[in-house]
Amino acid sequence: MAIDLNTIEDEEEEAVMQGSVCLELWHACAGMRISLPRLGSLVVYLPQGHLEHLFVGGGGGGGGGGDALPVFDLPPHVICRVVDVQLRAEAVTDVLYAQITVVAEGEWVGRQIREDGGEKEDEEMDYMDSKSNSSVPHMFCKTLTASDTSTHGGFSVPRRAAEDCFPPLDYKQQRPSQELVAKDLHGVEWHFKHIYRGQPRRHLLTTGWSAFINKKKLVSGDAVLFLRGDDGELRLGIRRASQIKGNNSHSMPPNESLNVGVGMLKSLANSVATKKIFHINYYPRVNQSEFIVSYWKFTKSCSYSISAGTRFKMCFESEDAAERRYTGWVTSVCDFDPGRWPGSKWRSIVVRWDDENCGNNSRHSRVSPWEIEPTRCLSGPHSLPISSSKRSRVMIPSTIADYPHPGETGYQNSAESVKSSRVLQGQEILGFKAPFTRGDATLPRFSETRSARFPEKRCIAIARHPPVSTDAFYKGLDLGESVRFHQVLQGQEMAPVPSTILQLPVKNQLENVGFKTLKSCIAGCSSAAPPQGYYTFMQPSSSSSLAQISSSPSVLMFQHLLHETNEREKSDGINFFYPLCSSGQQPASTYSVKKHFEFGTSSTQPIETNGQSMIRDGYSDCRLFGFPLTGKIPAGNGVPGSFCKAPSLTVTGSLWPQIPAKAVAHGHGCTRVGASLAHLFQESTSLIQPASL
Amino acid sequence: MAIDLNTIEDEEEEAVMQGSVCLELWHACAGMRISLPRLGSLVVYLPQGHLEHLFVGGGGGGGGGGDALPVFDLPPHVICRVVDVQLRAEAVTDVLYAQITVVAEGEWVGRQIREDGGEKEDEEMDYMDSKSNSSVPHMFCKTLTASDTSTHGGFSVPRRAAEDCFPPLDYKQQRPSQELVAKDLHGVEWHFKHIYRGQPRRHLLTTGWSAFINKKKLVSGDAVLFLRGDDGELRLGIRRASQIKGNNSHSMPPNESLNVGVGMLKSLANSVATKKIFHINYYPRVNQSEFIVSYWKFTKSCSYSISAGTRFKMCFESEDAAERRYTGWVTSVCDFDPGRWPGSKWRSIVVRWDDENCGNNSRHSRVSPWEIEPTRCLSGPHSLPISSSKRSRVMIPSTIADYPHPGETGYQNSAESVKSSRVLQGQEILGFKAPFTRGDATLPRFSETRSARFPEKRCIAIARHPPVSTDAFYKGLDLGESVRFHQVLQGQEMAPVPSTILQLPVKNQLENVGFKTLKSCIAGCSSAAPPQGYYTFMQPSSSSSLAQISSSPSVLMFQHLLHETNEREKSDGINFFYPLCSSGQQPASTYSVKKHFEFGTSSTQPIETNGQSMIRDGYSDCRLFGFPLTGKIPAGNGVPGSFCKAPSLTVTGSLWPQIPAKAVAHGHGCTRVGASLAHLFQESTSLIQPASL
DNA sequence: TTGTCTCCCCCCGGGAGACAA
DNA sequence: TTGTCTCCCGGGGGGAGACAA
Repeated sequence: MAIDLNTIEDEEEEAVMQGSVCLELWHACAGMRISLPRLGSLVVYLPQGHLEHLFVGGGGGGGGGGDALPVFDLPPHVICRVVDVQLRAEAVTDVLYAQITVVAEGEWVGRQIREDGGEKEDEEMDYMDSKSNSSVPHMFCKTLTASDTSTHGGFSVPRRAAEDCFPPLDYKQQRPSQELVAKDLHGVEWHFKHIYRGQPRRHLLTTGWSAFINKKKLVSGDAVLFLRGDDGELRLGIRRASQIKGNNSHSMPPNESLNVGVGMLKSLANSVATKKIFHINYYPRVNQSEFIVSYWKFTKSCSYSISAGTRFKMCFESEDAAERRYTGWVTSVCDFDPGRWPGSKWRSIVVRWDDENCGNNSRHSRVSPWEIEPTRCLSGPHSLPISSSKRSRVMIPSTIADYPHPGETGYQNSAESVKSSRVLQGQEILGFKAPFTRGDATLPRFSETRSARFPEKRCIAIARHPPVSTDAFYKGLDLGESVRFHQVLQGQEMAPVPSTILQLPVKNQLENVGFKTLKSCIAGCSSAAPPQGYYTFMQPSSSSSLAQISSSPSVLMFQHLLHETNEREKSDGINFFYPLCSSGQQPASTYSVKKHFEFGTSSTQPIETNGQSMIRDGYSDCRLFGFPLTGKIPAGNGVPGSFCKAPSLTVTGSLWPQIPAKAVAHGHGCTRVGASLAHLFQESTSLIQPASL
Repeated sequence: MAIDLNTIEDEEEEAVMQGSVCLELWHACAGMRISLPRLGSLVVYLPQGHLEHLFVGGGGGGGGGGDALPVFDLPPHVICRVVDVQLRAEAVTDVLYAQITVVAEGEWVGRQIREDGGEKEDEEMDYMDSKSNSSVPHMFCKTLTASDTSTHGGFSVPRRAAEDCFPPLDYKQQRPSQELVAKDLHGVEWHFKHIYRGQPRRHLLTTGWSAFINKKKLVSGDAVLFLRGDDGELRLGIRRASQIKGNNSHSMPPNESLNVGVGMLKSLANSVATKKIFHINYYPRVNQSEFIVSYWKFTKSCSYSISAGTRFKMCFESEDAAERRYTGWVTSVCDFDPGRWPGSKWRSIVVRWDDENCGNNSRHSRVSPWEIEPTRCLSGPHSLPISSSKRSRVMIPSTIADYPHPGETGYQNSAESVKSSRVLQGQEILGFKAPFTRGDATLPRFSETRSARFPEKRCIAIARHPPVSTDAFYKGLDLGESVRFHQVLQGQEMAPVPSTILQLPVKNQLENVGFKTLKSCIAGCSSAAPPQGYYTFMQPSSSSSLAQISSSPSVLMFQHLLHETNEREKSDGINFFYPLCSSGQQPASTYSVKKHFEFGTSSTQPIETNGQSMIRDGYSDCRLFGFPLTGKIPAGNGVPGSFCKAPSLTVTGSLWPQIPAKAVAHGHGCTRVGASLAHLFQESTSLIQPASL
């Protein structure tokens, strides 16, 4: 398996300084790798694989933008600009994907495409103004229980979720009920009877729920997400556990490789010649270990860290699904194919294995930097046993302690004037076995029908609207600057594996917030720690690790997409989505990724947290921007502006009904991310007490 | 829509003489067109479309087999050899497709690939010997009624079908029943309770049937096929009406274009360089009017018939699904793109339309020969109204009379020593409204839930096992030669539209036996008449044209594939499948395609028919090799070797239980093709009387 | 607060003959 | 001969509170 490597050097560095980001197409034997660009420009690299030989007579890098090149006679890389990224959902499976609209760079054509003609800065302002009054969406996500998917009875709605997202019921009635209508990602309406009954009373969806479960083929472990939009309309999304588990029956769309294959290249060539936009459909395969998503900065740092003599380890998945790890050292980093592709910046890493036997059919002397993990820098945590999925809760504080607490890094005390119109962040830490968790013998039967896999650790970041100027974007990443980073949706699920923390230049923080798949997570190759300001959520295990995966990437995609579903036509902005890759090649002891958010435009209230323990007595705990959301509220419970504090975060009120000011992360699969933010900082009518658990 | 045309000239003619057949890749705007090769060599043409620009710096034809060409730097055409064609079924949908194994030509690698090392002629003999004792399969196909797919009750098995295909019941019991186990194309076993009950008694499948219907998502109008294999095992196939109707939810496999796209080209290039085989998955889209399948001879005759000044007509499908026909004349036939593709043999047909309005967006001045129909040669039948689906039965004899009856052509009296190991042929003539047909008002309700479309006329031929040397293949098509054409499965469904009969050189007969889609059939552009030896089957209409489509292509594919399902491992031969395109470009008054069959190896009994009327008194009639299969048997009913005769056909007995010698074509959707052949020529125990209808 | 269980009871659908085409 | 209808009846599942985590 000869895999190549593109070391990105000065030219791309310059491009980045201009706001360009690269899109890599990586056709390796094991699968395709692609990194998604952020909004702005991108560079398309065409490495070995299906696409390599499309460069017939290729060679010189860089130039040749607008002249009448023979189609497909592309230079080794083409600077492109991403002018739109739309989140979409497949009709049959509801599988989410991003449609990326790209135009080959030559001159900045963003204005033509966007057609509104306004001055860029003004547009952003317009967007902000028009959106600043819109509220934080009210939403919740719940992992379906065995009862939820049972044929007997309906869906048990978490109380806070129902009160937040559903129209209020007339509780004076004996059995208050109403009909809910929720649209899914395709605009299909689903009707549910929402009833408040039972002893004790609880919110249930009965009539219609079974049909929904059956039509969507949902099973326990899957998740549903309800979102009340700005217009009061209810929207509905699903996420299948199979998408996460690596069962590709749902997650492997048929046309993926086609879209990123020759079709894209042809379009790219056409775009080079005609300056027309073209589309790339990107399916984030969160579950496939061979699929790695990253930013170019990661590639860069990766290649920087690998040179001749570097020792590394590499994990393989064998047929019996067991993981094997082999070690070796890099003998050289050389041109991939100077004869055939003289202009390429892709490099091959030639290695020698310590174990001669590992050099058999499955492994050769050339590897990908994505596959190997330099071991010089790796220390203790990596030698921990993999089978640490069931940990005592004492592990948790220590894990959490690895996260940078607000104030511990040098970046929190900057005076960012944050003006985020929306901040939605979620993080789950999974796999902890809480004391009250029942044993395996009492597992819900539906959970048992699915094979539990090792919990994944995933990170994802979603940003959208409006098109951010790249300068502003990078400025926003710098400290002490006014941020115009309008919307960030972030979620994280974390398995209790030792973390390899990133240490990267401040300027590149965002790019390094990463996503990595189960394989590398379990192997301890890397870890993505929650950046400051993340909404952290822990979920006690009910012993099946699978059942606890409830929110994070897809949830956030849902949220974003649900919100967008009916607004696509009127929206003139640009959506932006990318799963990120957390680097395992740059282990370090501190986590330095940092985010700035705008959250509305009116009043600003700094919020701080002292980073106190998030787990007490085995119950789940929630954090928003480092602030514990469940358990005792430190101060001013329910009193606006005083009950919590997090550094450098400004939040304004929403136009939505005021609901108690406590973000909720229910311990059994129900997550409310983002939507709770507005409540958190609102005056509370105190329907909700601090958790007595 | 500029479409190009490849005129195939001397070089290809030579190739054909050597046994080469071309595979065309035709990327037009409307869709992809591909002609499947017969076993032997093929030529890959790479016309305009997605693949066009892969020929960067292309040019010279022919050469360059083994040298280190840059991959994808292929010449305009590459001679390849088809070394295997396997029929397969998709796991989810049961959609049938053919996996074609191809190797770039250089030297004949068939032996290497087949690995058995035996001498070719010997292999054929071995195959014949091993298969000659195998019997004709017992099978039936039934279009599901509303009752069959109802939730109340099971599947009503036609009596003859049950007796033919299912193990006999103990009729002495009150309610004779047994459990049937049938394997589908994937080897999955389906269990059914087969019971003989009711007043009057009838065969039913009850328990298990509903599960089958639900799992396969079958609806009324779909068809099921049961086949009792040589080993007594029951096999089971389905064909969805949606596949025929053009509803591509089932019939459009996701990876089709991918397989015929760049992936194939890459494999092809690789094959050129390495002599390795590669696969093409071909999905015969019998339903899509834009998808045309043909042999190169068709292309050739087509291009031969089109020159500047040629008048033609062209049918369009408009948005309202109505067909519009426009006429025009060819102004020139020119090179497609001599600048960019100097070596190409593809040509463009430039036309001028009679109706200026028809030159709007949908039609341009360049057309495909596939789309147009020269009108100079077209006479009477084409001017008949299209809406002739409901004809009185008096039309039928006249239509049949157009077919060459045995003895009417000069080819039947040759002394072929036919040694076919299997002959399975089916033909349906649809759309006749028999006198007893009930009116629309009494249509089954489930039939009404599907929109009836105009009946299709389709022709299909399936040949398999063993690999026939191309020389022998063509010899077999010549008269007076000993035939080694071992197995032919053929079926035809014919709409009662006037036939345009082919007149082609004898040598090219088989290539011209064709398949054409609904569009061209209805338009009267072409017709495939049954060659001598076809099993002809007519089905009285029950007024809904859709409901009558029951067998033909898919049935025969089923039959073939069902038979193969469990024998794939032990089979060392080569399967061969192709839907054929009947030419409309070469109208003529006689039909000269002829087939020779072997049918067992032991005793030979010439069978003849006088081609008498196949329709009497409005009842359906069946023909096998021109011999009427239903109604009164002309002579020696049930007496072996004497009751019928057809020239040049040799049939041996089967090892299967002797069942009455009357092939049955039930009037309401149940068809027995091929399987009845054995019975037809067997001594009968006369459980079954000639139809009294 | 909510997951699971059990109970009730309706209705869907499997399975049968009746009847007619 | 077989497609459809109707009838019977049992099981599955929707919908409810009980109960406990």
